[in-house]
Amino acid sequence: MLELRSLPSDCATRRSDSVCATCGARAFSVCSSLGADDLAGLDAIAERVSLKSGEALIRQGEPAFHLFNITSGSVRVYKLLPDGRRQITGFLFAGDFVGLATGEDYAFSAEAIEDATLCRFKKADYRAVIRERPALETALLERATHELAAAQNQMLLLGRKTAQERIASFLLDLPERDPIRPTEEGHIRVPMTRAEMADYLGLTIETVSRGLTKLKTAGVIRLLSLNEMQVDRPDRLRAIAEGEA
Amino acid sequence: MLELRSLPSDCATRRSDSVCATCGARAFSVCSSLGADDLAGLDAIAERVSLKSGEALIRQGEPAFHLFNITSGSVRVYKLLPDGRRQITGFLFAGDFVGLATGEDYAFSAEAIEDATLCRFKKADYRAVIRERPALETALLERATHELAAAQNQMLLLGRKTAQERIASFLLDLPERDPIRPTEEGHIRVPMTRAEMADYLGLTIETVSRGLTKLKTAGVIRLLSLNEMQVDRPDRLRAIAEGEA
DNA sequence: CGAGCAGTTGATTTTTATCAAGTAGCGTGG
DNA sequence: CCACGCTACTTGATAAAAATCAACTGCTCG
Repeated sequence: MLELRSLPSDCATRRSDSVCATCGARAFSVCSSLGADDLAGLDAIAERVSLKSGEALIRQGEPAFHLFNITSGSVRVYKLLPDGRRQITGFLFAGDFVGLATGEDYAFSAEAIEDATLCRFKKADYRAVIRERPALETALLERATHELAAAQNQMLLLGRKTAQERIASFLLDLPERDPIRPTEEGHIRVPMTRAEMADYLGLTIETVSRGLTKLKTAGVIRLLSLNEMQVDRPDRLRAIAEGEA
Repeated sequence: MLELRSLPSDCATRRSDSVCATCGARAFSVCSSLGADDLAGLDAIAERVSLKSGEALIRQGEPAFHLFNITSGSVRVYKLLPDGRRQITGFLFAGDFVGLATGEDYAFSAEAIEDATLCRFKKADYRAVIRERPALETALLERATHELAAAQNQMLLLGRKTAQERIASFLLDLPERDPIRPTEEGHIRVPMTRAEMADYLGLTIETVSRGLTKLKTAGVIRLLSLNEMQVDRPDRLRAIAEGEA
């Protein structure tokens, strides 16, 4: 199943369900005039892939033959320095694309952080589909600019926010991105480890842990389990994220 | 003049000169099958704008009516936190586009850091041109993914590199981005202030200054003037940037 | 010639990383 | 079913890096 998750609110959400030719599940089209026919074009060339937690779909430095669409699970995208320092540049969820970047070789790695399923396309095939369905490219450009905006937010976070502000920002953004929404208001699913949070926020594990404890002590959040949190004071969390406290 | 600067080496560089209908200067098409006709389509709807150093072309929070193409000079793109902390997310030069991001309002600000000229398009006009010339969209998507890759590099820099590594990385990247190339090998034009470098690298002015002094003392660079540097040991600079020293 | 700004340099403080012990939860095997 | 050991996480003490505060330099422009 090819899935195109609807983007956040800033575009008029016009959803229309479509069925994936490869795996039969539903896919969503978004505001960007992308219909079932367009998605079907991609589905026709898609190969289905299953990954266990920890398995890689893209390895930095290898030739960039494929383009992926995540259909379930979560993926971490990261870059490494020669000495092993890691920066996770993003977490991806069902509906997200990976591997669009131009260039001969992948400039990053991507791995499942929990069991995941994907649709895989050969870039050459994808380009052929694009030629016949320009609406797809419009949708991809929209997604790319959206990601670019998210990247700018992350640069602000990494360059200018304190540890506490980074952690608060993360807890606010995470549920917005993750399409698996727990039923209760303020309930957050955290599919990544503290180490992954740290490598995403430019901090150490210890600092992340201390920051969460501090939020807990302040009564802003509760740690239900390692992978589940409850935000009791979203207002306070927002204030902390923006440096107003 | 509409200008489309050729992208770095990872795509086959197929340049073909074209003339801008608005201002008569040359524009370059790039690898992405974008020809003079396609550019002319955009040029037909372009308005020409001149900015003095420090003037804004985009203000965070204002309605996003326009799309810009820089034809000369340099521009800083930045985001602010409520208390005034600033993160410069990129420096743009002749040939770069600004304002592509979707959304009702601009999520960032952009200002000239030296006198600049731009082509300005109404987004609605731009979308009309796109419909007739899908090749343009392909080029823009290529650019967007390219910028996304650059953004990921910057996240690695901000999240995981030391001050010294950030400064070295900056000095290596800057001349690659700036289309105004000094004739001498290793000569760098630095059109931004130390404060701007600091806000781009997630550091303070003082740390940037100390870092440059350290590189100078180590014989890696020479400070010819405040806005000009000479790299004497590019190998050492590269090693420092990657954390191998 | 002097004011003002950008940059450099130095002393000190703050933040976060690092080093070092724990603790909790979970799966495995007895 | 429980003990064991592993891993992930938390907490505490100390160190390191960069920020902050402060003084000074040199340049540019009235």
